[in-house]
Amino acid sequence: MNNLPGKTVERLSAYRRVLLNCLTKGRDHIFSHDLAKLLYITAVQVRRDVMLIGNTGMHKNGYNVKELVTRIGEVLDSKEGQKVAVVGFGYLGKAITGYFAGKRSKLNVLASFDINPKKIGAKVKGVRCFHFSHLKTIIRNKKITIAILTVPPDVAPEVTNRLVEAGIKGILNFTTVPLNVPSGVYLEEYDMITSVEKVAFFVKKNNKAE
Amino acid sequence: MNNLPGKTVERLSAYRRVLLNCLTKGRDHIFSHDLAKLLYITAVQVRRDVMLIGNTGMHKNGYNVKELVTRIGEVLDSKEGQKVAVVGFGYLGKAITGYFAGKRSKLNVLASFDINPKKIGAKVKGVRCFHFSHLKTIIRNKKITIAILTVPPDVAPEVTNRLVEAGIKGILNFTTVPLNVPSGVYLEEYDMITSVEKVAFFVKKNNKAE
DNA sequence: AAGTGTGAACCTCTTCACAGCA
DNA sequence: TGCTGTGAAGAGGTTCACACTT
Repeated sequence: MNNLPGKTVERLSAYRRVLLNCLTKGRDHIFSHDLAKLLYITAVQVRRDVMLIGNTGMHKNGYNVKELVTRIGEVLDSKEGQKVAVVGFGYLGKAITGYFAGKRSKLNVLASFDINPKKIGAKVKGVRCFHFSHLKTIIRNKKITIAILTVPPDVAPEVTNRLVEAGIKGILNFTTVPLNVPSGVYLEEYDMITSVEKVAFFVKKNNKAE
Repeated sequence: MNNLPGKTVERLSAYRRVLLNCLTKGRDHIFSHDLAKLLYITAVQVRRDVMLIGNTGMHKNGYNVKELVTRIGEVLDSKEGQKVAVVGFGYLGKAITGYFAGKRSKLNVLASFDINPKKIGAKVKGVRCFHFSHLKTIIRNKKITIAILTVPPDVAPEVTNRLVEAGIKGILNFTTVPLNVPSGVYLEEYDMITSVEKVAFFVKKNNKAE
């Protein structure tokens, strides 16, 4: 139950949110094709993913929603939860902080960091901004394992090194700079400019095919 | 030169930025393995991508940087450029607007939209925020083809329909809600919560393997 | 009859291994 | 010799087709 494909992990995260939404609506069972429809994917895909986490559906009613949510939680979450820091408190850092606050989940944003004196002490949804100089101490003291990087590109590599030194185990890089981390640290990169250029490319392509 | 793999398109976008950076440093040729190093990928990957766009390197000097940048531009960009709207002018919308402003590129953010009266008329880097009620007219008049969606989840599907009606040809969805669009409209989805949960999963996994 | 579970085929993307060129 | 270009193998991910269950 541990060696899941990355794409399955991504979908499990999405399934869970959709399923939680179903629960609040009082729905207690769901067919693979109905879950698929909510995500605009195929029913086989759903069944394959569910199979990989060892869950099993009932043949007349589909999957028990509560059971499936629990199982996804067992797979995705750590028992004790994990702590997250947002590094760089510009618009993007604030946006992400806002996304996570308030959701009772196993992931908690505990701190954000910036270098701009005007931002120190500021809060978004209860998450406070600290100065970079406290990065290492706070990350160690609060046992933060995950960092979300939204700093300006020129300082990204150096900040990354500091995060690794501080003991961070996973980095989500929103910077437009490719990063390199030692093995043992998980790195996930997302580049918005690339995404928009990708959309532009396929729009152009569709347009030509008209 | 048109039917490129999605992943290659993504990397081309990244290559271009790295190469432009090389140019400003006065570097006029680059080996595949040097470009690879800058992106933390393999040289074969670079050569394969370059091959797919029909460029060819010199055997003693590697690739001509200027030539390669031009070729990537021919592949990725439309001649006339494309116009972009940011829909939803919260922190995320502002962050993205800021990312694009100032870069002289073939992609121009021309407008942003929100429903909050306090935001109407506000600007980020010269991009003005308009009320949703003007969505269709402005998109049509300005010939905007790409929308970046950063609205709250509950209104995302409805806003999407309106964008499609207005003639948008590509949507980049930052909402946490899966969307569905008619064929002919290109949809790219990015879910931050999923990304963070994915990082958390692999951190947990690495930790267990210790 | 209408679902789930899954081997096998298929497609996409990456890497290997090496021919060919300056 | 040290690079590029590329067929072929491999890895990762999705879909087909169908056996199985109630």
